[in-house]
Amino acid sequence: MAVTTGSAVGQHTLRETNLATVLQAVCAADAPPSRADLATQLMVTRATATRLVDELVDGGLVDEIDPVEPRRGRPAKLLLPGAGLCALGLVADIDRVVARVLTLRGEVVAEVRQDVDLGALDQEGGLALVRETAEQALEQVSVRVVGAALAIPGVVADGRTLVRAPNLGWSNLDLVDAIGPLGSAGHLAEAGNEADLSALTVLHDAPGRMGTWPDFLFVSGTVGVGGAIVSRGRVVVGEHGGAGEIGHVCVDPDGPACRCGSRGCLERYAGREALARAAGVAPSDVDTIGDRALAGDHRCAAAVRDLTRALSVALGSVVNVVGISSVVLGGHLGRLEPALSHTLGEQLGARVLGARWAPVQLRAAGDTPASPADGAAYRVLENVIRQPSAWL
Amino acid sequence: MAVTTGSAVGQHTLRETNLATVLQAVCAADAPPSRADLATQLMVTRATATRLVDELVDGGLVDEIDPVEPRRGRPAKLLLPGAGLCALGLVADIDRVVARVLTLRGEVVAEVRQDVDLGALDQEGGLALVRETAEQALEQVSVRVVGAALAIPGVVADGRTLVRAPNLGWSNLDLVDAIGPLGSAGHLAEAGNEADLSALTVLHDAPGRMGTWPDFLFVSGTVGVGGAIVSRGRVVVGEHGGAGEIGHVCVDPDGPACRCGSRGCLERYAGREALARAAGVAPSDVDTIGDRALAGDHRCAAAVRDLTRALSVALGSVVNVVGISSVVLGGHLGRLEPALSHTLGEQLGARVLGARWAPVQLRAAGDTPASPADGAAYRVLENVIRQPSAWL
DNA sequence: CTCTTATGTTCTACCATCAAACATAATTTT
DNA sequence: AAAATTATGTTTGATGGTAGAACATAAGAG
Repeated sequence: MAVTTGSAVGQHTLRETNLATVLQAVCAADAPPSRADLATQLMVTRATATRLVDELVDGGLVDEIDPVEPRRGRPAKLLLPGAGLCALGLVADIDRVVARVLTLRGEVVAEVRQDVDLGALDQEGGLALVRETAEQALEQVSVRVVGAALAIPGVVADGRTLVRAPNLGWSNLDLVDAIGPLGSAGHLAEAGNEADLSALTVLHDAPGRMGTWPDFLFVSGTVGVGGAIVSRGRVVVGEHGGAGEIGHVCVDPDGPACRCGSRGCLERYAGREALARAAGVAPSDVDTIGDRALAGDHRCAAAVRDLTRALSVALGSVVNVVGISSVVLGGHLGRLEPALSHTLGEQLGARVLGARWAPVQLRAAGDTPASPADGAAYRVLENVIRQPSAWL
Repeated sequence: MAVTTGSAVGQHTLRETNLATVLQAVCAADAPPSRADLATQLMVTRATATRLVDELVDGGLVDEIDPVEPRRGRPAKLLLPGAGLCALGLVADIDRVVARVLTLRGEVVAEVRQDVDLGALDQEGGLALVRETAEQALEQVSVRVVGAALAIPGVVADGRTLVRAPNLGWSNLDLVDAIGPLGSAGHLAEAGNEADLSALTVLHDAPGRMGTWPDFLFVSGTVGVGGAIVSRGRVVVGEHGGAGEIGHVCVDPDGPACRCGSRGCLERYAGREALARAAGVAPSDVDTIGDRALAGDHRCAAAVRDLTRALSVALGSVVNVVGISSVVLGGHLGRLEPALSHTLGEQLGARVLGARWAPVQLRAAGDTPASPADGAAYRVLENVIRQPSAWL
């Protein structure tokens, strides 16, 4: 299929673009800007800035507040992302269902968490639980809800079709239809991979405000090993939504068989079960392996060594291929980062082609069980920020 | 560094965008369109289409031709990409320097090729040879040259800084400054990695006209193994221009040492020298390994087996990570594709996570020694197509 | 030769931004 | 306390690009 050329644009597209630019600037700003600040930053006249801002304020996408510290000249009315506008983020993972409602400012206005073994429920029961959790969260909200998104530990294509979620036992499911309408949030605006959406919370400090690092690999240790590639501030999803499966990079072609059909996948070394077995601890105690190794537990020390080696082989290849030299560890891998960091950094330095010019940066993500839900909410709010005209 | 928000746009940006859209449509069209065709396709009035087209015709970016087959109604004047506008593409590889000049229609209007051992020359001598080759090609050209680009077997950052080119022995070099102005083409508009630019010739059928596959991995067997990732019609370059180094994906962590400092890189199995040694043939005869294996040469058959396995391990990981399931083989790997295809496809099917849902597609690129030069020219012409207003 | 048909052109209307003068609300100075 | 200063925000008309509709043009069809 040849790529169809987009349409030409008229003046209303111009206004839509500029509305988006203004809202982006308000969301991305470190300090609340005035109309005049926006005018200089965006290189338009104050007249135009006013016009655009007023439209956003009328629509509730931007709030006006009175200035705090006095300055010379007429006091500027400061602008903040609208607090009367929020989005619902959902996670359905093997051990929990979480619903969180975030405003355009990134403030949490509602949260419901259910700790359940979702793998034990059948598909219909699981979906019902997600719906129920979402409705409970929405009942706590009195402001305008612009939409909902769902994070799933599986491959999601086109932002709605769940191709497979091995741990949940779900597959071939149109999530938007399956979940159905959720009260004031309506149908799901999007469904996506858990790690991909979690990565959004690492990428952004708040909705529409990018953090310090626009490029990184996110590797999250959960039951398996999830991952995401973030390049130039965008999550790479690949052709069918399956990008970022760092858990199934081959560490050793003769290694142990993986449920994916291949052998020696990273997940067989860094997944929770595999890691616990190697270290001789219960799966729920994987976070303690680092401390135990330091305390002299030889089996844990060996497990950390093997884990480090497996990570360096897998991450080294990925860094070489995608040319991104920041790695963010999440989940139990993030919590083990202090124990891994030094040796892993050294080994990556040896395996990465450009390490001499661009050393590999290792960081731990401060992610929580609710991160994928926050990421899902971010995704919905991003839609608003990208096209505010649709919400006025 | 926080990502700075872009400027707002005025009406002249509107016109620039629409000029680009029209030129893109003309270049991408299967058959030369009329002004009316463009108007309907781009959803503007015929008045606007005319206005935009006229501007492009005046600037020489679009040519008008008389219709060939008679139809009912006033005959339409057909539009083609301007033939009076061309770009210079250059390659400096270990065994050759090639200069090619392509028009906006993709027609070759000049070519100069020098077969030399560029590795034997020092850096200054090599650069001089590139300049000389370029000037010779430009002398054959009588139409307007919009710029030049250079393909190099190495890592190029920011489109101009050569970080390292191990095979050439060049490093830490601002290529734009080092090459200097090239007659009517001026300074290099861009320098880039050879495989990345070669991939553009696979991606496009002609400048501005996308081929059938917007997503693929390009793996090219040369002295080493180059690669490129093409996602949604764009070559992924990564943080520092080093993306796509598929040659240094780890196939076996205990494999032979690689010059990159790691062990068991794909290049140690699929590079020309390594492959020739494994098969017991001269490096210049690697293309014959497939036939020899079929003819009963056991050493060649074993080499093909090992190569297939190494490729499946490396490509399997990459496909899992970047979520792209089309693989295009180039260089000697492309020429060996008939011998590899069947078994490699099978093994990839086992290693790739989503193979059941999106089977891996294997293809051979019809690339030639001049492909990187064509790709370089494409890159320059792409700039014109993306912002025609700069060339009017 | 006239009718039909589709292309390309001309004209006015609309609207978003620009430019510049104006109004406003504070601090600073007299 | 009143005037000057300063920066913000608003109003006004000008510019310019596209939309819409009528018009002109160049062929084939009858």
